[in-house]
Amino acid sequence: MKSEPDAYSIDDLERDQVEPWDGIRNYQARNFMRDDMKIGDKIFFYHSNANPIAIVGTMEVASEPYPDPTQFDPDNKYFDEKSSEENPRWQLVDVKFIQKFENPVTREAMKEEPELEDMLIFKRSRLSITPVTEAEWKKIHEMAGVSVPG
DNA sequence: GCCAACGTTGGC
DNA sequence: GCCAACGTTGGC
Repeated sequence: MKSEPDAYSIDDLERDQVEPWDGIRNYQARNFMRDDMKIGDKIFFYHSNANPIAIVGTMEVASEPYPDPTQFDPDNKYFDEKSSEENPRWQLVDVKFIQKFENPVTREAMKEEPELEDMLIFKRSRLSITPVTEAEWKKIHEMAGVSVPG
């Protein structure tokens, strides 16, 4: 899952521990949260529009999907006038901090690994949530120099 | 239902 | 800051 660190970083999540992943306004990304995520599923935290651009740690799904409250708040930048409490358009999950990598795995380094060349993050440039395979999960932990949790 | 115009994301 | 990619909107 991508986030711009200026908006919300891995350090923010370490401080908050659990956070609703709000503001997703792309149907495909929403569908991943709504349909494919289960409590306990593991997630990479990716810093986009950052220096360096990198996977900076991990987190896990900490709730069932539920309506993103920001869509109902007219003062919120993510307000959606076409959505309603009766028929909410946007769903999210809570995420829970697992760890921050001491050595973030940069996009640059990931691009150099043939094992990672099929990652959707390289193929779907503007999608902020993309699935990751078990092999990619392990490889990136290896590159970060940490053991795979669990 | 097509598609041009427009807006946003995000790497570079 | 530029701009490619691409999702969304709205006129027809």
